[in-house]
Amino acid sequence: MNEPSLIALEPSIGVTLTDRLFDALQRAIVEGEIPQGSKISEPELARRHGVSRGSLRAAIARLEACKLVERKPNLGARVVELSAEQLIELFQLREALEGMAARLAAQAMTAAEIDALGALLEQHGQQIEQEQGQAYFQQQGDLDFHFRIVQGSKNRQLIALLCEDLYHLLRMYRVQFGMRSQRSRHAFDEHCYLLNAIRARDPEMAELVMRQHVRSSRRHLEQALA
Amino acid sequence: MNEPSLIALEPSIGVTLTDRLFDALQRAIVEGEIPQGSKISEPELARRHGVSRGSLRAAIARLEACKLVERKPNLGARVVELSAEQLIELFQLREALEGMAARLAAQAMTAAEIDALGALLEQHGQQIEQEQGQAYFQQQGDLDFHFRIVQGSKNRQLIALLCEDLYHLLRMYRVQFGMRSQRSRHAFDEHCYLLNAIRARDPEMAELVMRQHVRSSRRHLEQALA
DNA sequence: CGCAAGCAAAGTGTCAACACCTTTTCGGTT
DNA sequence: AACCGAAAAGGTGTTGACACTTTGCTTGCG
Repeated sequence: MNEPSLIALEPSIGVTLTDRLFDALQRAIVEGEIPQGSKISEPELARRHGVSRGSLRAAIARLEACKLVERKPNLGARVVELSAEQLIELFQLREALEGMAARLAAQAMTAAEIDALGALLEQHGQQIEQEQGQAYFQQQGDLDFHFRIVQGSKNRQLIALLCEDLYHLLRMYRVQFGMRSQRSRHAFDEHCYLLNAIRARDPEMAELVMRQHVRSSRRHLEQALA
Repeated sequence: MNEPSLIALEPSIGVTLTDRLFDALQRAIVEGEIPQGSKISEPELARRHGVSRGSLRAAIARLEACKLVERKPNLGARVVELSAEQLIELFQLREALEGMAARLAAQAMTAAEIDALGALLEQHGQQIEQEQGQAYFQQQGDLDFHFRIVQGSKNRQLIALLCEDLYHLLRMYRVQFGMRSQRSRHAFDEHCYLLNAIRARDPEMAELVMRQHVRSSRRHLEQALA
């Protein structure tokens, strides 16, 4: 996205069949098209997607790595069950990880990245002002914002963890639990505080704000689920 | 381990061929038997282990999930490269995650678990006193200790993350970088501080001590690698 | 002599078939 | 009629073979 597209990119960005299968299944699971806890029949899925079982199994293995499905030997794979308890645990984890991301981002983000983040936030502000595109865009916007903070940390271990593994699991929870968050205005303000902390290059403040932000989401959830 | 063994355990704990392959390869990579950055030839490995390529590919997929190998489409899989930079990043991550684990463990560990942890530490103390079994046992002991803290957090997301994914990667770094830590005495003292904080049920103190502990390891590393 | 195009070898991605395990159903027994 | 055991059906684990991509080498041309 940032790099000029002329500079030698990875040789042969071959998109394999397993890749497409993985994307399709991931989307289907996140959207709830394949319901929670349901068993995944390899022959049936393979037939419905018109592929062999081998490719499908490879895709399922990746889903297992994202914790979207659980497989038991000789019993097959089931879509993960979403207990409210585990959702809370996931948010606890986010608090620690994204707090760390914010702290590092305050040190490592480039001026250009910070400006781009500011532009994104301004756009979000307008959308909220107009009270339109509420549900989907605001949620997607929230994810985008957090996504950029994580990228800004420049810690590859952390980026891989949050953006490749836990990201989809979080999206699944969001979609399936409804989460028509009435606190988007609140969240937007907190995002602005965080941007200010990053602009000021204040790591401690950035971590504090981010942790508080995630904790607010969690508390809001705990009430909604209780 | 804790549950009475009569209560219905999982039906059929079948150990599949892929499981054994995964374990063998994981060990080989962690021990450095298969060197860093080396390409993994599927036909050769399949032949050497006397299995089909299909099973091998499944095992490699799991290794990829642990971040022990990286695979690129049509180019094959390579054992991950261990840069000093990424090692530092991994320790930054550990600081956040294990700090969180310690905080939660101070709240959630049972009295029995805390006692067992104390017994383990006492044993470590004797080993250090006798200055015997230095290298291997002390490293293994350190991992065991951290392992139990993580388990004690009772946060399943965190446990899965640290004990199933990042654990082996950390072991790999330890083994391959030598890490004949001369600070075992230091580490032991810090473990004792942490145990005390947990005994006192003081979450904040526990997190502080753990973060400091991991940070010390990191600083020690940064000096050794500079 | 150097370089590009093309060819051969090796390797990965994909597929269909076989073997073993699990579950269900059917028949026999108490 | 209910329960136990065995056979059949469905599903997963594993295998070997085929198709396409990449790589290294050879060959022909500048």
